[in-house]
Amino acid sequence: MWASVKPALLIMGPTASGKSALALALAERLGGEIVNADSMQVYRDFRALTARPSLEDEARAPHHLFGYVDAGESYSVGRWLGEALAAIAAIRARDAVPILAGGTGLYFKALTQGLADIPAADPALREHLRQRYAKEGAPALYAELARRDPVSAARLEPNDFPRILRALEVLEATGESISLLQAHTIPALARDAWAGIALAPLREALYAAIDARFDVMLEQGALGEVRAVAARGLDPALPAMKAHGAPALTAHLRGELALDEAAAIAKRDTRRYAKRQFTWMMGQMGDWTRVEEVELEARVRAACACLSSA
RNA sequence: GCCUGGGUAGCUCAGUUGGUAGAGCAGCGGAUUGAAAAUCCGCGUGUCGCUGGUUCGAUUCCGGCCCCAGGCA
Repeated sequence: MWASVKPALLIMGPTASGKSALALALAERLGGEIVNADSMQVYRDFRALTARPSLEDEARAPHHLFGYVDAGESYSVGRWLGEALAAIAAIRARDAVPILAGGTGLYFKALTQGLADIPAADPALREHLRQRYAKEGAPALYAELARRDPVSAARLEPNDFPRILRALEVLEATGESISLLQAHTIPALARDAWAGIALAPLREALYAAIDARFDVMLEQGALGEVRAVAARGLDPALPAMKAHGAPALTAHLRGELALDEAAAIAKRDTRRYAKRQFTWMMGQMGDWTRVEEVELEARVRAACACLSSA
């Protein structure tokens, strides 16, 4: 009945939708191991702030790619893909079920659709372009891209700095158009090697859960985590510094915001993010199984059904 | 009880010398190929408190009622 390898189970859902709890329940029941697919839970420094699984949860089943990167590092989808594939291979070698859970749609897309084989960013070049952006603004860099790589520029907006930056740095590093290179991608996991479920709770309930969860994060020490990281004086442009709540809580620690004001901003940012995650699931995950049930047992059943029909 | 001010979008408010209304915030829709919890593009979502009257036409003017805030008793 199984193919030669067990299919991996992929669990996507908006933030605070209960992915971790479902992954844990399934890992215990199926003999699975959990692989993180969240761009912020990779960072060591923010356990409470990013709702990473607790030590107790981590003791209940093997967890991979959680909390192992320093906030001073710039993580990337490319690095994640390589490490996730290695983790999946190792889990399969142990005859266990890989369970990938997270909210980062791009990571799942890299896994199931592929990621262009392009060199990683050169830090010096990236820093140079970032400084030009600060000085000249995104449209100036866009104009340069339009001149040197009009095909790629046509697909971007003049204000979309991160993508313009990437297109320019790929042009510098390889001498080729990023859109040309991106045309040649193959899925990292074959279609029959995974089953995907997308958690889609009602939005109103999810927003309430997001608001309530941030208060819990504060109780669990999120402010202390932010204080410790702020004390290091890291570059605010680093990815980890963008964790929801980090900028507002940092402003609060500087005396610029009351705590409840900072919390309101953090909750708002998180709600907006959840909305974008819904959009991603709708637009990018057409062949995933949508699960609207909220109750854990119903989700477990849905996931098992999905896995066995893969 | 009387006086004054106010009831317009989810919130705070602007406005219409009578032709069914617009800002900020919130929100909604979309995109997404190495920073993706990033970034970008797009969209006013409305019984103008209720009810009569005047008028071709009332959210706007007039009357009555209801509610809120302050003041006087």
